[in-house]
Amino acid sequence: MVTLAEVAQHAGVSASTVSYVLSGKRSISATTRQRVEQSIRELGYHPNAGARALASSRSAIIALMIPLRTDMYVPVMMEIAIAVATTARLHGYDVLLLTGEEGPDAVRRVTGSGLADAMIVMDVELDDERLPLLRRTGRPSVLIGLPSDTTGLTCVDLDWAATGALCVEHLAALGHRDVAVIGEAPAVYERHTGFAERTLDGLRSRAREAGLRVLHRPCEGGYDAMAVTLARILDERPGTTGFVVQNESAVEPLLALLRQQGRAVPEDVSVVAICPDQVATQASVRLTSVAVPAQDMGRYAVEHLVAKLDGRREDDVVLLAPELTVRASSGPAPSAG
Amino acid sequence: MVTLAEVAQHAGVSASTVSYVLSGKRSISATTRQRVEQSIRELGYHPNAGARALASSRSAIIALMIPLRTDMYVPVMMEIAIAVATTARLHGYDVLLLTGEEGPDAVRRVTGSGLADAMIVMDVELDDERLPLLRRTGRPSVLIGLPSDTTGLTCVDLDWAATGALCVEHLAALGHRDVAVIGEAPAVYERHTGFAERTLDGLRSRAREAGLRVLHRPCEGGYDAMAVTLARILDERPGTTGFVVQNESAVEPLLALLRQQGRAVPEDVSVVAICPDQVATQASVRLTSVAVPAQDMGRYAVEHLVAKLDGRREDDVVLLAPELTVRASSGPAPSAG
DNA sequence: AAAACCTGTCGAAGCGCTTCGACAGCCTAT
DNA sequence: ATAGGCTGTCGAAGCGCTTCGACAGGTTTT
Repeated sequence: MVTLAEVAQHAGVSASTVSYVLSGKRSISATTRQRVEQSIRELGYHPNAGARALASSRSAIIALMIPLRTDMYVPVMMEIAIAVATTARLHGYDVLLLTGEEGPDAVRRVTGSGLADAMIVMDVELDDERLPLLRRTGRPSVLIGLPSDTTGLTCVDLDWAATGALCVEHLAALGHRDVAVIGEAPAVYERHTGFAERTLDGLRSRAREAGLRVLHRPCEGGYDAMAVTLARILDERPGTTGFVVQNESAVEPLLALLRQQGRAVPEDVSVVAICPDQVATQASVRLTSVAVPAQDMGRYAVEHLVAKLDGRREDDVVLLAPELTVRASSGPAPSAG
Repeated sequence: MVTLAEVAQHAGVSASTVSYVLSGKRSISATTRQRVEQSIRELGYHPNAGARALASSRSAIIALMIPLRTDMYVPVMMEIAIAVATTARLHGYDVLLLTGEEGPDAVRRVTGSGLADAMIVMDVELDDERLPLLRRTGRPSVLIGLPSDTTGLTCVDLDWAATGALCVEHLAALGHRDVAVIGEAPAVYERHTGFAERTLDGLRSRAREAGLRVLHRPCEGGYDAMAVTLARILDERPGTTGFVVQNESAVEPLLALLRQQGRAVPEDVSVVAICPDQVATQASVRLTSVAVPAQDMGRYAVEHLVAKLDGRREDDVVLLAPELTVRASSGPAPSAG
């Protein structure tokens, strides 16, 4: 391995000069800079990460905690992870992948050891056990998700309550009176994942205002689970004409089942999905949907973190406004003409 | 931050003794060990990662390069990534997430800087430009995927050729004579991704032996793309009764289209999918499928890497044997009774 | 013309850890 | 009893980098 000292010798300057060329923290004459850069190239020099971290006490690494579970929408997670990795590189950071499995210990380990300069946490529960640690770790962090108490924290998330409200509004405007919500898997609610509960709240309170009836049913993904869930819903509320689907893996099964029962979309029933645009446009019916802005969230999280590391920014909570795109799966309620 | 020296002082021993307690590289008396461990706990000590890496020239980090593109099966990628992260932690390693975007530069950067001790590379092309670098980097690496020339490399992959063959065999045994293959997106073939081409080869050569006719069509995911593809296939080979689907996001659309055309599965046509079991069991018809053993591959990659870092293992190429599970989507060809 | 200030470079200290050789004390073999 | 071996501990060197203070030489200010 080539070291700084070797580069310095090769270029006929001192080690500190090479360091300053690399970091740009002191002015260097153009000729010296060029000579050093030339040597770096010729020798194929790469600064040693460990030495850097030790000397500067910054590792240029951002830790990303992703959920281990696969009961939630995987492509969204992946999209966030990739956006985080890409954006981080743009700012000179690498990304360390942590699974939620280790829980609070991972936070302690990573911040305690100086392995990472900062941390992005996904799959946040309303009263997450990692929060107290994050508050006092001294290292910047961003949550993708919104816990109950956000004091001393930075959060980004889609405004799920507004998302739920938006879905209801759309259906209400089309004249639907009875709406069913196909939710995430029961486990997601049991562990009080923020987004699932907030969506429901937003949905219900707007429904109350608009005078709609809402029936919420959690649903595991897949055809069979959806079949059971749908049967129960139609049994309890035969007049249901509007569906809001939050669990992506229930979308296609639902469409198949409705078709099979001779209920036409959007003539007889309307379906609004909460999912990435890619899913909405690739489904067997082009879905009216509210998009989950996974990329935006990942990018924002990194940019906030980098700004905070540079002292350019403070804690805050950002909720992205949802946007509903009307496609072919929603239309006027049958009785409404 | 608490340092080794502070722990040593607190425990009344020298710094090196604390280090040896931590690493276990020299024998330490039980009483001393306990005293040191006590101090570590009381002070909440975490070894500094940078200092460790510098002194030992090992970072305890494994780099994982995942594809940036989303034209390939995302859940499989995610499953591998999670298996890698989980297994790595079991062995005391952390995982650095790299996107394929940076290409060979990422390999140079990460190995040159000593950021990672070893590397796992996914989405390998037959003649991947990262291979020469990996061969001479001096750091262990494992490819998940199989390039054309494996000399000096370690690879794990599903035996895709055998997978293709297995699908054909199954359909042949059921009496099907005309088989269509719904492949991955065209881009996947254009960049000569190993698995896609090998599957096709295996499929075709077994088909030749068994006297089947095979029609291969790449297919972007989604309903519309599938509709176009299916129409073309049935136009060209109206007698097609067997389908092999490699692109997971074409599975459900295909089933929907067949249903819509009044072709019953498995009475009129049989469908064999190459996909994770979860997808196969959650589809609207329980799919006969060959599973992609994502977890096994991730786990194996890490274990091989760790063994190689410990000098316990050499380069080799491991192909996992495919297993076909018969479910409800395949049956005797119609003409065969 | 002296004082004050830049600019560009260097030397040295030190970041927190691992690891090597040394050695004190004790045990075993002769 | 003495040489040789273990065991458990210590001190010091050094990993490759960043960063601080110093300073030489040139430029500007008064």
